[in-house]
Amino acid sequence: MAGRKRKTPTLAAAAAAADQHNNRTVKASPTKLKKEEKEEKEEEKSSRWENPQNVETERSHYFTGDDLQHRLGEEFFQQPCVSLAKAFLGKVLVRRCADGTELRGRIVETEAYLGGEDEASHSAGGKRTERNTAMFMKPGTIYVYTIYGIHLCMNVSSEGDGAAVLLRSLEPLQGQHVMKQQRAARRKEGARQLKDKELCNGPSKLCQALNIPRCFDRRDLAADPEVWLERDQDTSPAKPQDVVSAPRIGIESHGEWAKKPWRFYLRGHTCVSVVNKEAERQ
DNA sequence: ATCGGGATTGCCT
DNA sequence: GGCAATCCCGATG
Repeated sequence: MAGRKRKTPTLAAAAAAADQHNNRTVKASPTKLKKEEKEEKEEEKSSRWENPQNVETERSHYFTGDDLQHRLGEEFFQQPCVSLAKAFLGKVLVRRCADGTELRGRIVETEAYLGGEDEASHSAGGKRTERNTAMFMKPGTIYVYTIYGIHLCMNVSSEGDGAAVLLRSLEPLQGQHVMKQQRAARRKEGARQLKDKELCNGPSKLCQALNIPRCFDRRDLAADPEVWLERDQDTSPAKPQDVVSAPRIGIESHGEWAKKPWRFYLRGHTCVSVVNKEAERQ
């Protein structure tokens, strides 16, 4: 990998300013863009293509210092499935919405699904289908599939043929207001307000909250402009002793493979979907 | 063309 | 803690 662009220290301030701007944008206009505004944006876009100066201006606005410094590149995803599942803990998933709003959540729970022998995996027996193709693509490829005909789950392919990591829970860090809206849209009218910790505490909940659509399937998490992964800026990486390993959830019908301790979560974190006391004693 | 199962969620008791 | 919702996908004929 030839050197990635490094940001200069002065960009940190710009990044903070951009974040501020985004937060205000969220509060002022959380709803979708009106047709007029959309057209305006399109116009902006075309002039940008024709005018190189605008490209630079746009760059400093769109690609904030944060992105350049913290976005995790393809090297990060090049590790075995179980290892990647643990490495994801503490990292921050970022979703850049169409209106520029950025939603952030810290990953606190994952599951590893190996290819080949793992009977609980969609890629069991090395079987490739239209649905699971992303599991066989290069590490860092997003695999989104529909479950129970209703919900979506987001995975990221790892090293190893057909292997991928399921993202199960996030701690909401930024854009909670938007997350709340997007989650509430699918619930009964008049249902109580969700607490922050309930916004992303499940694999399909996080897809709803961050608006991860089915069409993100097969995209590259290391390069996509609308979704990426960052190092956490505020806290140190999870120490191994803070990680609980437990059997994966919802795969009881798969015998021995259901017992493999390939679910990983941050011990004591309130955003974990299901706590396994038995596993925590060990 | 049809059939059975599913890496979940939310409401209800 | 039980269970309905809801329908896509993959396997089979």
